[in-house]
Amino acid sequence: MPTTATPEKTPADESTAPSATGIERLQSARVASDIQFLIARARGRGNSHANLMLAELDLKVRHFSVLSLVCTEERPTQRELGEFLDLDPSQIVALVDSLEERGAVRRETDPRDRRSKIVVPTESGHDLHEQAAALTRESEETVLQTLSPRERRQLRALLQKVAF
Amino acid sequence: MPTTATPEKTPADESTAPSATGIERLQSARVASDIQFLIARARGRGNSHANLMLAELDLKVRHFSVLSLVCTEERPTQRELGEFLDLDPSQIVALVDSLEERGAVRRETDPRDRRSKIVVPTESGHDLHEQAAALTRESEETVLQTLSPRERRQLRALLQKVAF
DNA sequence: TATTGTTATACTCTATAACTATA
DNA sequence: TATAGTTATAGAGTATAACAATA
Repeated sequence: MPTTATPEKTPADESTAPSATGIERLQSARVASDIQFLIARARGRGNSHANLMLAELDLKVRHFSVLSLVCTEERPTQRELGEFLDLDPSQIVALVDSLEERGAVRRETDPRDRRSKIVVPTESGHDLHEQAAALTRESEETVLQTLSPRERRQLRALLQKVAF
Repeated sequence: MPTTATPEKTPADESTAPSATGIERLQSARVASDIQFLIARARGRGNSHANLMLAELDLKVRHFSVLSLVCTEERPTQRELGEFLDLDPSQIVALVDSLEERGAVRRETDPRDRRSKIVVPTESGHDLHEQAAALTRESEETVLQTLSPRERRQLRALLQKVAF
């Protein structure tokens, strides 16, 4: 998907050619300054880039998210994973299934409430998480390369206020 | 991490109760400070909220985006729409089809390149866009209510750097 | 030959409801 | 009765390839 590599384009005659890249011209649209739109576009680009990076580990971002939550000391239940990730229970089942099949996590019945399943990482799950975390860090670095470290901290702080 | 409106919570007995809402506990996960993750979560929430608002007009955000680009003076072709929205040509076809069926836009063959179709709004298309724009503004207001006006401007500026 | 739009198709993601086992 | 997880299924979103008309 060579969306990038826009080679220098001869400006041509402005009066006859309405061209430009097209991208620049359309910045005047109302939607182009719509924060929701910008968020959607940023997530699309970031998500596909991260998925591309994680493909090396046969993971997708959504699996990584689950793995990352599981690799804390918090011992989350499936319900809690779903709540945090804004995914419904059936989606969590599928994600945990695939992580369990490859031996990265296992389900433990919560002794305090035998309906709940706590998802815990295996040793290789921890390893996998470390590798994946390195890749997503790298991906974030690429996607946010137009931002200074200070701007990234700002962005993170602002998004945290919006996301939760 | 004092994220947002986290109401004072009685810490309870740490040794027996691992509970809390679940959301707060899991903030310690690596993924919770991952900008990509925060963007994804913000877009999920915002997108569904905006879709809910736009349902009143029988529109979705993706249709609104197209309509908004078309309602500029730039007379974009389908290809340009796809480029700007990061959607592939076949998706644009479907979106323009549905907008055309309801009489909001029509296709004009570009006289300079008869392969291209310029998508232009009808009068009722302009009306629809105005109504939809008001709703998305309202939606943005709701979703970003935890941010001050200054923070919103910051967020917009940062996202514009990332999104394009 | 290459590109724009179109159609067809398949695959992923998302949403919903019904079922089970516990509470 | 209500809740956590599971299963099944359908719908929306996304990606790809082949084709017609035009360049």
